[in-house]
Amino acid sequence: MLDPQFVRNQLDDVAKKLATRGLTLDTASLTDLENQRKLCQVKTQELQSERNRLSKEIGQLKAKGLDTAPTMAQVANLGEQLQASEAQLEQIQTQLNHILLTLPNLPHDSVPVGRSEEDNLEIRRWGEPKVLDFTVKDHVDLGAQLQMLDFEVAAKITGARFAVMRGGLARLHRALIQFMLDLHSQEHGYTEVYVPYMVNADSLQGTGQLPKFAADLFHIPEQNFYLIPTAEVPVTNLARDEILEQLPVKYVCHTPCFRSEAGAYGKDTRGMIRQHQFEKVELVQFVKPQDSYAALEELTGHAEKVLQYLELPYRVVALCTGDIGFSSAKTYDLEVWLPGQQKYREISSCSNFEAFQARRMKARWRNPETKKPELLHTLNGSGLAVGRTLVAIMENYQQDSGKIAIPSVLQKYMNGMSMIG
RNA sequence: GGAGAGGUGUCCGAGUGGUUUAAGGAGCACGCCUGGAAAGUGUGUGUACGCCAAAAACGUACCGAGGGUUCGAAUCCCUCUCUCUCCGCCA
Repeated sequence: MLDPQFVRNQLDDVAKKLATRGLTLDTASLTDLENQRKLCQVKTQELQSERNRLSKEIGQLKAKGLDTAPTMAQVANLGEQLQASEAQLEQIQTQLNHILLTLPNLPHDSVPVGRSEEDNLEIRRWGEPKVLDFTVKDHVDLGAQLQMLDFEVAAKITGARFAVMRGGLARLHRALIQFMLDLHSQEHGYTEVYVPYMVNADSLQGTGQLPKFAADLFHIPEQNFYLIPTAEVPVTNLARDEILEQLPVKYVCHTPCFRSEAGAYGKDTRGMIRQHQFEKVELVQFVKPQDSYAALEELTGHAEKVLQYLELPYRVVALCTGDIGFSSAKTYDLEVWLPGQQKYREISSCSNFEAFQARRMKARWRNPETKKPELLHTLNGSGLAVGRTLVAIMENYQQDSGKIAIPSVLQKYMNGMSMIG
């Protein structure tokens, strides 16, 4: 959520910045609503103050054994007015609040201005796509040939956009999770956490998925729980309604992720790129506001390190104003080279949310200089999306025979095996 | 799932309708005392929002959450939630 005071006082600036995201803010009606709010709030508080004063008087009169009837009559008059005024104020505030909750974050000044992913800015590349001297297969054909990756049986058990893995491939998938968790916790200073895979609506509002993006989530109505679309939700909400004394705090967490992919019909229907259920290792940081942009570079580097150890070619892209996510002020995507598609595809997204999520969550830290609780900054990034990493390994490490070589850093997690198939 | 007990500020803890403006204690901050410290002692000590150019002052709200009763609710009623104890079930 944007700072309501900032929106109020710098409305034109806010509108201008939101416009770069392709969003038109109706400043006139917002100003109008804000003026109504101000009038109504002042009036309500005056009436409340008057009621409190008279009620106290009644108490004092009673204590002295005096007649309270005239004062009671006076306050009775107030009652109706006050009730109406309170109701009106609540209605206005609900409207204002809903608008604020559905406004996206303001992009940082360093974010390239643009309309769509076409305008994203490539920052750097690492590694060279390998030239293979045989006909390259994609992961679907490779998996089918190995009899280790099966979409048909998953469709039977559940439906479209699910996968079943067997044998060496299932194990490689698990090895990737182990490797990533070990790397980030042992070399990058993250604390490993285990969290619930179902969350309540407050948590989703805290990180920004609700109220606007309910359609993207799997919902369990009986308990009003939601399956998490990313570990970002439970892990970031660890700081909700808390005052942290020590910053930074860095967490790494492996979870499955569940996404309805509403609106993605017909997109990436082949293979494991876009599934309803996938595994991800997520990095989350809580930092002091002044440190958050340095932390974004650092966190992105941590995610890159995974690809470097796995020797997978990739590039880093700065998302433009039109392509960054709702809650983000700045995002870098890591895109890995997929020989089967002859394309770089997103495998990680690293974002600085500044105080946007913290304000929604009331996540604060105690600033030793002011000794006051202040909003902290939150960041997260995939480190990495496990399913897509598996796809990248299959396609980049494939042999002419259809077997898959195992990257050397993963072999110790695979009982020393060097090849699948 | 059944029965019961609870949730009060940074922490402990009192408070069953009206000077509660949330007692008291601990902690913390700043004084005093001291050669210095401890002890002792005094003062202060939450959050959010509004008003304001801003600050101060002032006002409003906040005792797990949401409703209700009342002129007035931490206190009474209802619903929900979380924690603990016992029983049942269970990986």
